[in-house]
Amino acid sequence: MAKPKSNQKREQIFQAGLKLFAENGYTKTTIKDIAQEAGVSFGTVFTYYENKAALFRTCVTAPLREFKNHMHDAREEMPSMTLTTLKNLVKQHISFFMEREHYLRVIQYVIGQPERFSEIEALDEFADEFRHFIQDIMRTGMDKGFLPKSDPEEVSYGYLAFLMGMRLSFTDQAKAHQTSAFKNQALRLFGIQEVLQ
Amino acid sequence: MAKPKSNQKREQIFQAGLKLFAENGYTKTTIKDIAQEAGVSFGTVFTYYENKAALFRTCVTAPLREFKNHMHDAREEMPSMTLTTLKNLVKQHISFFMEREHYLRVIQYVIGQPERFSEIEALDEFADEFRHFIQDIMRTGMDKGFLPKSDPEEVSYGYLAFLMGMRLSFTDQAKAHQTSAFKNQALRLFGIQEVLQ
Amino acid sequence: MAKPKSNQKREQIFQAGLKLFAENGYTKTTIKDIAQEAGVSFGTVFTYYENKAALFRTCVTAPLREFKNHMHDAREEMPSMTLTTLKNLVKQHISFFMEREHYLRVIQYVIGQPERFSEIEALDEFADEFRHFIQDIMRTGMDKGFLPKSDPEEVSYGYLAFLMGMRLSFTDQAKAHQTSAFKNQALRLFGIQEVLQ
Amino acid sequence: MAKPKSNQKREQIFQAGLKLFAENGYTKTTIKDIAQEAGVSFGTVFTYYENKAALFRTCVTAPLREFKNHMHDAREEMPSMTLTTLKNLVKQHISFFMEREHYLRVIQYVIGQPERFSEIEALDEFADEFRHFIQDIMRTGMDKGFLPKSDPEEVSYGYLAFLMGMRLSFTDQAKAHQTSAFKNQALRLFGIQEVLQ
DNA sequence: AATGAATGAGTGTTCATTCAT
DNA sequence: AATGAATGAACACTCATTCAT
Repeated sequence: MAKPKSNQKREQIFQAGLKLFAENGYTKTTIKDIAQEAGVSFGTVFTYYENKAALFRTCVTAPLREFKNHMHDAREEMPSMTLTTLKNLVKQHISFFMEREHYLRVIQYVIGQPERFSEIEALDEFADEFRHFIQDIMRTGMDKGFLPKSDPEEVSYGYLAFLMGMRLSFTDQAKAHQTSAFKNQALRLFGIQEVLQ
Repeated sequence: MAKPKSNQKREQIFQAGLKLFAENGYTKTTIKDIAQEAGVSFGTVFTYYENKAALFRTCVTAPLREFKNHMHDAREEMPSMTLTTLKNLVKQHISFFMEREHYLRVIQYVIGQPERFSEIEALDEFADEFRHFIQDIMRTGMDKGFLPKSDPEEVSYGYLAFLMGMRLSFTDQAKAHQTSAFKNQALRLFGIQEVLQ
Repeated sequence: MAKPKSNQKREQIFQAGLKLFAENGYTKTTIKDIAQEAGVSFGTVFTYYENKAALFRTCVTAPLREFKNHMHDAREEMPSMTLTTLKNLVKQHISFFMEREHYLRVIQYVIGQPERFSEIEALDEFADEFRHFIQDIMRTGMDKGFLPKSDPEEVSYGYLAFLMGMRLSFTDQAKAHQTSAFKNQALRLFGIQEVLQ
Repeated sequence: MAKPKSNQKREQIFQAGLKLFAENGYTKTTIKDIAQEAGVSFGTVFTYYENKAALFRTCVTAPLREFKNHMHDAREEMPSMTLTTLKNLVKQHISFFMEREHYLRVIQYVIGQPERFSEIEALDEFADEFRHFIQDIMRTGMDKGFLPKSDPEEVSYGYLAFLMGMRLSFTDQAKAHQTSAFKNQALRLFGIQEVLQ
């Protein structure tokens, strides 16, 4: 089954799935719920996605592309990286992880049940790529002298852990915009101490 | 719930529930699975827990007590805290979060679906208590001079985020014992730079 | 409930429910049994009725409408009532109560367990309406002189009791067609003595 | 299993069963409920009654003995029967049927589901005996001249129908004591017209 | 392409019964 | 005699999937 059909409905269903899988997990989310949220009829979901598992797979893997593009772009500009560039990068990461709430939840849902979902493989591969990306940044920063000596692997693990954990360290929406607080902490992981006034 | 019954079976069922809820989530885990894992018959699960939700609630909230005890003990010894004590504390935290894999997964599962599970309240309260605990440590350390000036609230959020995220930053068991790498990163969040040889 | 769906299946399920609830009571009757009796699949029952209780409610209350129509029609012709008309009416009532065996059983089942089934309210209301109907007939008959003086309320209670009890006063089908015997007795409740040859 | 055991507990369980079977039917009534109502422990019910069905059978059949004794006694005094004696008898019957609410409900429950409960046989036999009893009274009364000519079989059917139906002709407890109204109606079935003042 | 009625496997839960204490 | 923990068959109900329209 090719996918000429309406790309708009396809997207509506995707967004509905992302939201509901994030909020209720895989099993609790029903096709009926997704159809309703997407504003399409029950059977239409099956017109665009072969089955529930296929829709879930799409929700988990499709958004990765965007972040991969980000890494690709950032790599190209790495030779001219400065401390300021790094700070901006960290800020971008934090914003990305804080804003894509639905997507991040789905990711963590899958990582939390690795034996259950085969999608874990795509996420593993992505995490690996991201850590290597960070390690390259670390080496660049240490070479250029704007980062203190650290073990790049340690930092890459710690930084990813931190990004993944941010959204789990509080639950009330009120705190959701404290990006700057997290930014200072993230920079410390790179060995950068902000000066307190 | 001071039922006479067999506390051993109660515990078996609890452990089975903890494991399976962690691995498969709430809905995917069936009572039949839990009974099998616990080595009891189907109906026996209902002899010890009113229903599936009650067993889940127990799995989420009961283990909190142990960590609350830890915080209580650590508070009593806070007046005599040194940098070494703090390092040990951090090491304990990392070990705790890395070793209680099943429990941590369940926690993150609930935090990831806060609208769905009312157990989130107990976790919110606990997170609050933990952050205050860290903030008090920060103040003590800054007073005594073995911690650099930082915003205690920022650090407490960052540190909890880091602990919560550790287990989500990799998925292969092989990496699960890199406690020391994480320890260095955690100390950086407190403003402590280890000297690299 | 103006669902499009197939009204034929809806009716099949209704009839199956009426029969089985009558024969086995509410709890003993299973949805599986009803589906089988109706010649539909298990899940289809739930396509037409929200749940077992809703189907039961329909079985108890829907048939009342027909008898209410009967009373409405009879009221319109009450001004021209004669002894012969009354005799015909009584005969109709007896036939109705003797022929709708399934329905009458369900009614009596509910009346026998009034605390258990909320449907009792609709039946209460109906019984009230029926007794008032009989009382109006009594008054008409006494005014016109073809009924002897009696307490209309007493008669209405006695007559309803008699109608309800007919089907309970024997159990073998053989006796089920003795309509005429019951008719004579019913007329006596109105104060009419048939002359024995 | 003989039944030396405690007759008091046996009776408590019997009464509890009678009440709950009457109120909720057979399937809805649980052994646990009965034990609770009887004030004994769960397992004790099985000490006195082999199983649920055996207890139910006892509830249905045991009380018949009392009414059979009544008929036996009344038969002995039949030769000296007068209109006044008959009126008293009718009054007794009405009182009996109105007062033994739990028992009557259970009876009607069984009669309503004759294919389901084998106890129906004992009830059939009893109804037969009762109708013959009434027929003998009719003949005595007609012989002695205090009853008008009627078909004894018709009257016996009608009278039993009336007695069985009384409790089904209203549902509110308020009306439960209108014994006298029913008495007048019952006498009409025997062909006796009370004179209205 | 879009729909939703039909299906039945699979779920949580109840409860009569057994039996060791 | 009295108890209640253990068991698993049986139930109401949900929901992914199919398919005729």
